Amino acid sequence: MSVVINLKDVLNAPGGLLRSPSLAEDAAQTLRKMILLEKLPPGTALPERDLSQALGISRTPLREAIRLLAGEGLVQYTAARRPFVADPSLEEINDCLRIQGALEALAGELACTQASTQQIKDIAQINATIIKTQGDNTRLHAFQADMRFHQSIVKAAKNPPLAKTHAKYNARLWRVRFLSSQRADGRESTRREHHEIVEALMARDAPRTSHTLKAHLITTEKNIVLALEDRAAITEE
Amino acid sequence: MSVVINLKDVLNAPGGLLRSPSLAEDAAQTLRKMILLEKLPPGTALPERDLSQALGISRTPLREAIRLLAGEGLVQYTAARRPFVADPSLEEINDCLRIQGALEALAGELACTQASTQQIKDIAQINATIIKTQGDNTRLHAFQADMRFHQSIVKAAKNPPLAKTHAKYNARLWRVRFLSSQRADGRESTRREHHEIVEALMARDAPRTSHTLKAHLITTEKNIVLALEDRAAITEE
DNA sequence: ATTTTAGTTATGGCATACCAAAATACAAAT
DNA sequence: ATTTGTATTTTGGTATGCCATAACTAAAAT
Repeated sequence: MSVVINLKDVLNAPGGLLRSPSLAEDAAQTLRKMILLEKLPPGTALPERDLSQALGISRTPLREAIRLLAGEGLVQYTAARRPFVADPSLEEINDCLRIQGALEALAGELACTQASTQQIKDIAQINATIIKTQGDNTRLHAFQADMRFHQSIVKAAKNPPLAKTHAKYNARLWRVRFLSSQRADGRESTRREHHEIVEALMARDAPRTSHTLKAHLITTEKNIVLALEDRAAITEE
Repeated sequence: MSVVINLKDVLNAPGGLLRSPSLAEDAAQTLRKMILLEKLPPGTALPERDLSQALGISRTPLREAIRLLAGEGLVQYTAARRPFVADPSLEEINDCLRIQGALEALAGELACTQASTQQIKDIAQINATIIKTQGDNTRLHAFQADMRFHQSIVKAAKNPPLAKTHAKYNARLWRVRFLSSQRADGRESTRREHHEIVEALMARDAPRTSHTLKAHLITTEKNIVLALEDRAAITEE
């Protein structure tokens, strides 16, 4: 008896090319964007009926979408189980950044032994692109490149559960990280730290990679604090 | 205007004392146990209709329970979205243990600055109980005490998202950790490492606490490998 | 003016029915 | 005997309706 791999299984796999996502997954993605772009600001109630009607689906898949977002920490529930858009305190954001730092440090460490030469080249390449693009007026692209940079490191660690947990915290922190990326101040230190990370990776120096990544997340934390203070100042004007 | 805290909100809070869990949460807990005790062995299909009927509930909450377990990694889906009990490879287990190690190392580090004196005392107390109980024939209790030991450290870090993610990986690793705890061999090193962890915590020495916790998880990894080899040997007889 | 309370509405939890797609069983063909 | 084709069954995805309870409103009592 031979082990037969079904073609459909490959194409329909979670990341497969064809495969229509379920309505729940679609809705989750839609809501995720709306939350992150603050179309649904923190604290907004998310009643199932209204939302499902707004999205043109029934309550069942909408409920599921909400649960997905709750799993990511983007949605929370009141004591009476009413879902609302999470409104993380600065403290909670820092808590998450600490975790993300530890996860990326581990990823960097693992990548030093697990990554292929090609993967490290790719990481360096992504960073080079970031530097080249830094003058563009489309900050969104620069931000997305930054996300790809970190993701590619995690991917190179070849630890799928790690990649998944990291992705969850990314989703949770997307909004504040985007905010902080708008600040020009932090850009220079980001550039320098990215360079250090790539250097450490190419040297396959696990402790150094781990350390630089952790340090980088702390810098991110500082930038986020500054960005939120700016924002608070603007809001209360 | 005063900030009024509703009594019901307190009692019904996620960890509140009264509060009847939903059928979905109940079912998730039931299934979790069944999976971990291998009443539902790895690879078992989990058809919604059969399961919901077996548990005396309808498909809706059962579906939700399955999703919860999938979020923990205890359940996976085929390409055709059929859920089944996850059957983690040794590699995947190691991946998860690495993550758990990084999470606990971070927790220990944070606990050194965040934990109250009382909390550290409690941790030492739990460890003392483990040592006292080690002769008992009820291995399950010893195991649960070990879980409490690690959980109390994470709790002392005062980082709720960290506690949550840690708890998820605990659930995912429960089965193999229980298996490995049955092995008498590892018990001596466990005892010694626990002692070192407590010492480091009481000294509030963050690097040392972090290091000993990481080392402890590596020991756990070794024990699990041995336990799985034993088990494989028994199975093929 | 404030608090109580009775009635009404809104909301989430759950059960159920239907559908399309996948899996399965089985007959026919090679 | 193996493969192909077809009918049947099984299964997850979705829509919908009902119910208990929480939230809300407004009238009544203090």
